[in-house]
Amino acid sequence: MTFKQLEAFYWAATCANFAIAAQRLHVSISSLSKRIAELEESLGVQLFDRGGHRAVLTEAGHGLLPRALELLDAAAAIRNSFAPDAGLAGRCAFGVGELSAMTWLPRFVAEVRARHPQLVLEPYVDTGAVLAARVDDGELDFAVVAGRSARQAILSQPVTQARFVWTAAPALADRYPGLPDLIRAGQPIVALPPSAGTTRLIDDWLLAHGIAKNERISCNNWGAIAGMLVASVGVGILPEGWAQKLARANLLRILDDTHPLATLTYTFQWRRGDSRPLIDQMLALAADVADFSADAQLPWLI
Amino acid sequence: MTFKQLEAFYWAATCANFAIAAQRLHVSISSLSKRIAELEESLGVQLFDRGGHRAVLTEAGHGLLPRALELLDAAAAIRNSFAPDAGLAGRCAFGVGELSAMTWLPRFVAEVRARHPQLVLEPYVDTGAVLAARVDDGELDFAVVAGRSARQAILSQPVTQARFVWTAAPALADRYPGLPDLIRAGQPIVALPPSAGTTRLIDDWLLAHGIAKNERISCNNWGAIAGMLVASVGVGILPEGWAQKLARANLLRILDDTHPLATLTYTFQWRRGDSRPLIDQMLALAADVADFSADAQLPWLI
DNA sequence: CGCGTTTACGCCTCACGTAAACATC
DNA sequence: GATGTTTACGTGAGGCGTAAACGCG
Repeated sequence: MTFKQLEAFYWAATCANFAIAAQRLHVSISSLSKRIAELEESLGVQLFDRGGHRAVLTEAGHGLLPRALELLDAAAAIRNSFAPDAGLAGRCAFGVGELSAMTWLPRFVAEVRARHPQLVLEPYVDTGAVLAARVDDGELDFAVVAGRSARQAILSQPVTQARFVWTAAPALADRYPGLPDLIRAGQPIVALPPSAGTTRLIDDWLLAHGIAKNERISCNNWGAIAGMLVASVGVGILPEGWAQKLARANLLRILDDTHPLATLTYTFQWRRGDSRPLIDQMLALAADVADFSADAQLPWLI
Repeated sequence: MTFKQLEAFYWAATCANFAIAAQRLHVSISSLSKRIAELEESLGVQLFDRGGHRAVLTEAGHGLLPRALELLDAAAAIRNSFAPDAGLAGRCAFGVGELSAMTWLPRFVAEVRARHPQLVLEPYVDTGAVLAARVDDGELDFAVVAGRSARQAILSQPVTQARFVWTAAPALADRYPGLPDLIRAGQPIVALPPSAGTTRLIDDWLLAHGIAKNERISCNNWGAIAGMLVASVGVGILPEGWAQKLARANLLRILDDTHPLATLTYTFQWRRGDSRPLIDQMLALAADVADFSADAQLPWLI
């Protein structure tokens, strides 16, 4: 029984499949498989049931899992105790939404690199639901996502909030007295795909204002959305700070703030049971740095 | 950081020197040294101070020791949990006094072999003080010795008691009215060396009876002592059961039991901090089997 | 047939022991 | 010089990745 074997077992047991676990450990699937087979031989117990299409934990495997984690944590604690300020090391794959990517992500990466030079960061940008799935799979160590996760296996901790406002191009905004009218008149809503956290925000708002059906134009890129709004393709929501800049440039109007959108809470989400110090550190840093407020926003835009 | 490295560190730190630790781990001194060097490199800390003649733990080494033990114990616990009745495995070197070797040791070895077929036993016979030193050094896993150890680093737990009686050849015994007279008359005491537990017993008895100086004949072999007693070389103590057999054969007389010797307690002694399951198991078995009583004694003698 | 896992195999690293060197008492 | 530890070095086992095979949907 070696640490490598326990590590292989732990990640294989908690990731969606061996391939993802192997990727995390920077080894081939073959090596991972062999490490686990060797651990099973060493313990004289079948840890995975290979009967089906995919390897699934046996009862013995479930029993070993928490103890393996304990051991790995203890080993990590020893390592850290002798290199307390050397910082974290290894690979850290994480996910953020595009809005985060355009605002606080660069600061976050700079901050992490400064404190943990040995840590290789792999930011991955996608919508919240996709990121949550990847965290669940074990492909990502964590993600900062709008809203809390519905998944049982994922823990979330709020780190910041974002305020959004309805906007439209001046030409459209001038044509209708109020925002609901604008939408009821058939103006499409330009927004992120349904898997994004902001979509939920829009849905809630529509529900609260009794607007049932509406045309939508989904795009997975905020820059494109802003561009479409400026081009009078439809109405949509933008982060407050960004919208204000565009309004000042007279490219967009901020609509009807008598019916404000709810504030959207962004949470740091990670896998339940992942007690690596990496998670604590990243959570703390993300809480420090994550910020959608006006002065933190998009300094290079416009 | 590997388990092998931690194991090497643990035993090197707790044994008298690297050679003994290497012997325990069945590796060469060279390998042990390299494992420790690699662990030091991996942790980025000097664990041993090689300044002097011998390698001595640094402060960091002292800090690591309990945590390494914790980790190794946890690993062993995992192994045992999946092989609960497979029994212990590996090497077990232990010490007993000669009297134990002649009485309950064969039964003990047979019992251990039956329950733990994978365990290689290495009994070592010597006097109590020598055994205690070897346990302290780490050469022996445990010893069953007369009396408690004075060493701080050794824990002891009583497992059995032995009763001794003064004996002498009939020719000598008939010549003097009482035992003290026999000794005061200049008859030498034939006994084990000062490092044996029975010597303490004799000293206490002499002190209690106000006999200060006396001639002694030391021999590290009970068989030879018994032979010398039979040959009228002097007086001496023998285990009660053995003495009774010899008395029945009219080879010796049991002397003057109005001044009985104190009962001698035998203890299972092991290194403080050695929390291996091996120790628990052996202690329990030794407590079961260790027995100096008459009917358990020396069936092949006389 | 696609997906997920294991097996086969050649490569190469790395851990081992022997023996010599080194350092301290 | 005796004791205790490290270094040098040749050897062998074992862990690695590539690629093919396997087995279930």
